[in-house]
Amino acid sequence: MPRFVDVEERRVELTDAAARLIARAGIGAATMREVAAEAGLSTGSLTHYFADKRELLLCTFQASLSGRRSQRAERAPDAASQLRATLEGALPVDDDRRRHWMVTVAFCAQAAGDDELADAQRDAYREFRSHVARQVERAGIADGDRAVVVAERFIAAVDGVAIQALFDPESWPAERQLAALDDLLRA
Amino acid sequence: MPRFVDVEERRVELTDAAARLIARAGIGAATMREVAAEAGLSTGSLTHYFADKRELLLCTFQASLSGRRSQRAERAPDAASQLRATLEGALPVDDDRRRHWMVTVAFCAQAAGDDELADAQRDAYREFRSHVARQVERAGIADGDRAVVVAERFIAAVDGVAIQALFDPESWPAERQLAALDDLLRA
Amino acid sequence: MPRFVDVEERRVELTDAAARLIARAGIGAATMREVAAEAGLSTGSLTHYFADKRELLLCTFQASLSGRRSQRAERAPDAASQLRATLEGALPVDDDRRRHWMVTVAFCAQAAGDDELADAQRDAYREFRSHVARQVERAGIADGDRAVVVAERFIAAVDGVAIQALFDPESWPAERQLAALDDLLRA
Amino acid sequence: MPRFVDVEERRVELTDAAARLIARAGIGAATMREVAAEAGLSTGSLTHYFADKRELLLCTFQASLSGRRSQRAERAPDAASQLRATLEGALPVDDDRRRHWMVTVAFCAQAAGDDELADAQRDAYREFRSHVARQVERAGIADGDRAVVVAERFIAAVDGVAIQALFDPESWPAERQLAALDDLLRA
DNA sequence: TATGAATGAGCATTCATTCAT
DNA sequence: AATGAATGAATGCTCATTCAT
Repeated sequence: MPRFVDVEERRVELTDAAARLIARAGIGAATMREVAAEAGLSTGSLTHYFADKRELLLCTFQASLSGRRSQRAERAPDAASQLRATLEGALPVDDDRRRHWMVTVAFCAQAAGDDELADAQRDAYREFRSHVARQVERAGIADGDRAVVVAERFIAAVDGVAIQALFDPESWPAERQLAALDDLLRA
Repeated sequence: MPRFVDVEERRVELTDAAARLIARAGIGAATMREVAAEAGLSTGSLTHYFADKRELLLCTFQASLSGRRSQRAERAPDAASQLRATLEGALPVDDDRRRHWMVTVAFCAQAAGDDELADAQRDAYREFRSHVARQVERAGIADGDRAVVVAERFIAAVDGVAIQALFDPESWPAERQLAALDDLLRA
Repeated sequence: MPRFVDVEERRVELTDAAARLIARAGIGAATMREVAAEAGLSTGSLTHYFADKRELLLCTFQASLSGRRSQRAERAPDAASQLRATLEGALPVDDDRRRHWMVTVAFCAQAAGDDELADAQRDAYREFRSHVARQVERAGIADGDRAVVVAERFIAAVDGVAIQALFDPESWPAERQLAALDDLLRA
Repeated sequence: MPRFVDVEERRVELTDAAARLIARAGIGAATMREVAAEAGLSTGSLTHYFADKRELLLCTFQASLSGRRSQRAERAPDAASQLRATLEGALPVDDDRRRHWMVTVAFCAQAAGDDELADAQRDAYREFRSHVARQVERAGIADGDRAVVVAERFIAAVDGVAIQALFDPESWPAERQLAALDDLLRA
């Protein structure tokens, strides 16, 4: 009877540790040793849960996405509010979303020259786009292909603000980001 | 018998080589050895021109920015066209601009946890924002602080499209990117 | 409620697994994990049967020797035939003997710089030599010390052929090896 | 003007270091670090001269072969003496030949499950066989295909003695090995 | 200025081994 | 007896950097 370990939980602990490290000190600092130490485990244990560093990075990105996704699930009173909440989820207005963005940037940098990672990145974007498009439809803003185009425009605007906010937080306190989002939705 | 070498020209050759490598195979492939080889030089030579790898990366980013900046200089008949040309310069519609974006993404990933790089990134953004704001004013779209806000919105929209185009080029051929830009300016 | 397990049988299963692995993929592939997996057990189980890897290797070698020895036991009509059968046992003419040779070679490589293993190797040779010498005497070929010298010569010739056959099986099909053995015994 | 280094000489120094280590402490002790230390260099330097460990091992084996080969070149008064000298070269009668044999055994163990190494091993054997066959012809012992068969028998006998001598040096002092060789040639 | 040999710290990864269950 | 999670040392290898020429 082996020691009881919740494998999935452990994997989450580890990808969390990796995400924290990436957000705090950059992808260069996210070595296997450092991630293991951050999670309070040994190097060797890491490889019980992830075959290699690439897999760890990919899972860290996908875990970060799942986090973002589960946040969307919060109920909002109406379709318009749900759309707003979804887009707000893409703005680095708190440490959690900020962390997600740092992971995404690190992942994008790694995805250059690595087709599998690039595909993961692209698919995540497309999934998010469908999700936003559906909410655009429900909010009665646009339908069918038009909804997708509107979703793209919304996401582009939000992502653009996010990137500026990420590297110039002084110019972009949370309230300014949210104001920009409201402006966007009003137009 | 000192051989004549144009130091500045050599630095450009080297940062170009680094940019090509980053765009082609990711920042992980941009080792000192590989950059030197790509430029047709020896490893040791690199250190005559750049104190260390961080400096090379910083200079590569700044050289990439300069390239983008010099492209803006192209005359355009009127202020509105100049604005359009400037924003178009931020879209990955050809290999050159695509390369610039890959360098920027790589740089952002490295800037996490490195204050000096983060500052460089932020300053570059601010400089670009002032530039666009000036053109917004000249085009008679808005004035003063309003012009800066409009510039931010334009840049955000364009950057957002750029990021999507970077990792999903199938969905974003050059003409679609330019159409999105035209939509943006029309509104 | 102690589960019934035939310890000796399990050890044989494990050394068999190790031998198969060594023959198939080299000693480098014969890690504890791989041996356990090949035997259909877990890593931890291995240590119930062998204190450490060295012991596993030593036992694998000795089990391989026992196998060779038990084959000698096959009855042969007369002393000369018995001698022939014994020497034939040292030729890699089938998968089984081939496997034994691979294990022996791996063991020899490991025995360099490990006195205990080297002693085991030497003792195995001496034991084989006495055995052959006894059959040389019984076959009336030579007596006493002369029988030992003849045995040595026979073994040397057979081992030399075996090594060539091991790495150049095209040049040494089974029948050629047996023909060489017959030539040897005729002389 | 780079520092002057004789690359070939350095490679020989390194393969010599590897051979010494393998003979002294077994292939397990011949790690990159240990080989570099034995040669008085750093780990990193080793990879200037050998792409990886496999290449180092292959070159060590081939350098060991070349050593054996160059020893054959010693002139001997007549064809029979030359043959004897060649076969004597395959007996571990001194530290040098002993070292060559240890390298060969280590290499054989590694060649299991590595086709390229196995081919190198086979080719080395075939080359040696042709060489001996030529001397058998010159010594007037046999001709054509018969010479090859005789060569094989000679090599097998010598190799067999060598293996016994390697792991039971007490039973096989140099003079006994040479006596066995003389017996072989007399017959 | 240019070279490339040399360095050694640091990396991801593998492995034998231990141990709680 | 059996498991497999956990360990951490060790391995092969890469890399930025230094330096003699």
